[in-house]
Amino acid sequence: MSVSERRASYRESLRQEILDAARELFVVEGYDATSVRRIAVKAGCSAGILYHYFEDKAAIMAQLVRETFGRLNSRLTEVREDPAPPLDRLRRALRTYIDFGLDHPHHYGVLFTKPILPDSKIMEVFHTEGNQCFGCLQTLTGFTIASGALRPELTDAAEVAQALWVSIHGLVSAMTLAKGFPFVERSRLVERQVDILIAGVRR
Amino acid sequence: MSVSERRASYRESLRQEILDAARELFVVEGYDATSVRRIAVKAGCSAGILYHYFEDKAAIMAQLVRETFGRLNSRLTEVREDPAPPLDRLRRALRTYIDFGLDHPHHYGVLFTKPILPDSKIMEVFHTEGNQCFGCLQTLTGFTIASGALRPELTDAAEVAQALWVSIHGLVSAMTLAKGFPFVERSRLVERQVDILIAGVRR
DNA sequence: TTGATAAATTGAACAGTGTTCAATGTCGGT
DNA sequence: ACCGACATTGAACACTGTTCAATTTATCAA
Repeated sequence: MSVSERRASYRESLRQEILDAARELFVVEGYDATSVRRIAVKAGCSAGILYHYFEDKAAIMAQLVRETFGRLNSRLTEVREDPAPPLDRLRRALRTYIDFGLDHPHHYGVLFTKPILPDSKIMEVFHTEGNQCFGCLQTLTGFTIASGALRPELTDAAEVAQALWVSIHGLVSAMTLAKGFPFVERSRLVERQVDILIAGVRR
Repeated sequence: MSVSERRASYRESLRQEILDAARELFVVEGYDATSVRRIAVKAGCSAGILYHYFEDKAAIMAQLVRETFGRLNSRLTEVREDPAPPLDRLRRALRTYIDFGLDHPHHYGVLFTKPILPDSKIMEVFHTEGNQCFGCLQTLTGFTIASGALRPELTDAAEVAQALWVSIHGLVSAMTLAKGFPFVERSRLVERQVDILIAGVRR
């Protein structure tokens, strides 16, 4: 291992420790409740050095969100390319999206539970990974329409995909934001919503 | 007007100015991005005096949430008590909820601009006013189930009402927060979602 | 090994946050 | 005119994200 490689590898390792520390704190305490000083303590360094590896606190979160949404995108892409009836794939895509959002509430939350400022780093992630994810749903909806499995009046894939997406987004948003609300058991609510949505679009 | 009345009225007017300033700032900038000092500047007073009218910053938010739930609740109650077939009332209640949220993004947005933690003041409001609001939807769902208009496997009013509520909440949340997203025309999306949801539950 | 050079890291500082509180201002009632 | 109760202020406290000169550490050439 050359000198510059070792130096680069060391830099990467501290960068990764910062990301790991931040991820754990963000998930447990939430973004706003996590200070950069506590991230630094957990990562074993001073607070100032974070700004040598990341532009600011939001950039740390943006990187975590980017990684996480990349994983969601690959899962949705898998479902989209699966050899199965389009309607079944659409149903599985809805479940996949919901489960992912509920399993990563803080990563999901920064994208949708705050007012998204036009020039923010989060907005940039939204336009890349986020739009890819929605694109999977819309493409899948188009497949299902083409297969003739939906009601004949449902002709606009964008319109139907958006109605489905805002619905499942609402489930993730509500369950992660209103933690004290007496929701019925998670898996039951997820199954029921997907059931209603699919029944609402199918022929 | 007596002296104590005038004094009380003045106190009320400043209290109201604080609430108005806070609501606008909370919705435009978000809860965390709004400082009590800027609320004070907008309300025309010093920051310290906010703590004479409210216990803390969260109490201001809680009061705004309380008012918002009250206004929405009275509209939903009207629909619930209407003499019309339950399924029609349920459909109208969904539209009423969505329209309220989209027509009053400031009032609705304040409900969900901050994670609602189980033991917070805002959660307490959720358990009182908020449950009344959701209770309208759930009661209406119960009426519709009793009328035999829904699919026979839909027997749990709470479960169905929650699936419907998170869906319409998602529409309001997405359209008000993700302003950069290329949504189809509002009325078309609203009608399409309500159409899918009703078609998904009806017999 | 030594010195020079560049990178990594620190700790103090700055402006901002929510919040508290003694001091001050502002009234009506006596 | 004075008192007492209320309204209001502005300074302070401990915290936040962020910056940056100073310092340590690591690398390579001589």
